[in-house]
Formats: sequence, structure tokens, C-alpha cells
Amino acid sequence: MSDLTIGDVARESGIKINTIRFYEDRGLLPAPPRSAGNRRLYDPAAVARLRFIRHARELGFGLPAIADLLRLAGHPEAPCAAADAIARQQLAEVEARIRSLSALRAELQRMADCGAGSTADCHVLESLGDHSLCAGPHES
Amino acid sequence: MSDLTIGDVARESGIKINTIRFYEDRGLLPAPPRSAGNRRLYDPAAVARLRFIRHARELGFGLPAIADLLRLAGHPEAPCAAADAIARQQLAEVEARIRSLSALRAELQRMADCGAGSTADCHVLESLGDHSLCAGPHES
DNA sequence: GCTTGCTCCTCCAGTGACTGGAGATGTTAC
DNA sequence: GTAACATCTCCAGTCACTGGAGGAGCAAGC
Repeated sequence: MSDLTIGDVARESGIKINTIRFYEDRGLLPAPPRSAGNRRLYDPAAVARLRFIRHARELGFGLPAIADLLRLAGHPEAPCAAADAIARQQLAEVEARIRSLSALRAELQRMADCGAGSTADCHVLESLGDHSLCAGPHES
Repeated sequence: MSDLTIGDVARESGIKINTIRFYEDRGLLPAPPRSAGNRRLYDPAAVARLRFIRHARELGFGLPAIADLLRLAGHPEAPCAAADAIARQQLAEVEARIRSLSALRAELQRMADCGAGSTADCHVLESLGDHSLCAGPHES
């Protein structure tokens, strides 16, 4: 009936088969029951869980953060503060990246616009070498 | 004179010693001359180059893209026609990156706006779950 | 000259988050 | 029955580092 193979789940979640097994290994997805022939048999809820993981990955969350999020999702009575903090931390990082990229884009646009001249007056190196242009997010 | 050790360069550029050697190995930094005792002796220009690399890495560029950028910025005499294509290609990449990061930011902002309560009425997990909320996953 | 303590050298293994392949087995269609 | 495909486990490789082992260079103090 609603038993899905790993291939079905991969198609529906948009996550590759090997990656699904990898997530299982990392504890993000519970190990599903197996068929007589040792194939994984998934519950449709696994698709939702994988879509959750995929979306979180696209948003830049690391697997440990996603594991936290999933644990919180499993305990709806828990305070929201922890999930909120994770999101806020990501947000700060994303905003810093956008600021830095906007500065770089300006320089690249200048270069692309430089017409018949040389690159001598392009300031990409300065732009990227200058600390003051970025919000200086060291590591994540 | 102005010969710097790898430690000096690491301190001034904010890149770790091992990473500097790694960049040398990958061809992003030219192999510097050595002292009698086999230590690397850097020119101050190496610091600028490393700061450039560091910043570009923080912006999410891969090492091959950074090599392109360095070639572009490091040859001011190069005819613009040759540089133009690289610049435009990098620009397209930067713009795509900004677009996806902006979408991401909107979502994280929405997520971070969750009112203080329990995860039951927190939107973080809902927005990450897309439409198919991770409603009551049997244990975490 | 000797020791202490730091820096630096090379080489190699490990990380995170996958990705892809080998070789074997299960399942399905004709 | 057999061909084609899906899946299994295990393992190696990717990228961009990071850290450690084991050894050598070097400057200062005794």
C-alpha cells in the first residue's frame, strides 16, 4: 500500500538515494523496516521529513542544526527559543554574505563595463582585499 | 628587510599556516623563495593576495573561480576583451548567488519572527517543512 | 656549548556533506 | 527464463581545509 521504496522517496523528496542512506547513517532519518529482500520500506512521512531536511540544507543549515530542528519538531511542547536562535544565527550570516556580494557585484559590474580600456583601473583586488567592505563574519 | 615568515603572513592575512601551504600547493599563491634553513620567505604582496583569497572564500567562491579572479586582477595590462568574459561570468555567478541568498533571507526573516511561545505555534518548522509540515513525526 | 622554547618543515589522516562506482542480489516485464 | 532495472553494502573520491606527528631551524639565556 503506502510503502515506498528508496527510489520513490528519492524522486518525491528530490534527494538522491545515496544521500538518503547517508542521512539514515547520520541519524537524521530513522532506519526504516526492510522487505523480505532487504529493501528499505518507507512510510510517506519519510518524504515529508526528507523535504524538511532538503529545504533546511538549501537554507544553509548544517546537519547538526537540522537534527536539532527535527528534535524540536518532535516535541511541540518545547519552547520555540532554540529553533528561533538557530534561524536568527543563519539570518545574520546570510545578511553578511549579501552585503559582501553586493560590494563585489559593484566592482565586477565596473569591470564588465570597462569597454575598450584595460583592466588597470579595476578594483576587484582592492575590493576583496579590504576588510572594511565586509561585515567580517569569521567562520560559521 | 621586508621578508615575512609564513607565521607573519598568516597573522596578517588571517589565514592559517597550513591553509597557506595548501593554497601554494593548489597554485593560488606562488611558491616563495626559501631561506638557508628552508623556511618560506614572503613578499608583503603575498599578504594582499591572501586577503583577497580569504575574502573571496568568505563570499563562497571556489578555488578555481578565485584563480580566475586573481588572473584577472593580477594582469592590469591584459586586453579588456579577454578579461571581460571572465568578469561577466563571475558577475552572473555573483548575481545568481545574491538572488538565492535574498530569497533565503526572506524566509529566515519570516522564520525568526516567530512569537515567543512553544514550537506548536512557531513558524520556523512550518516554513522549513514547506507545505508538508513535519506534523507529529513519531519520536525524533 | 647546551638547553629551552618557539617556529617551521613535510607528510598524512580526518572533517562535513555528499557523490559515484563496484560487485552482488532482488524484482519486474516480456 | 532471461534481460533490464532497482537496490543492497562497502569503499574511494571530492572540496577546502584542519590538525597532528615527528623532525629540524633558530634566538636567547645560562
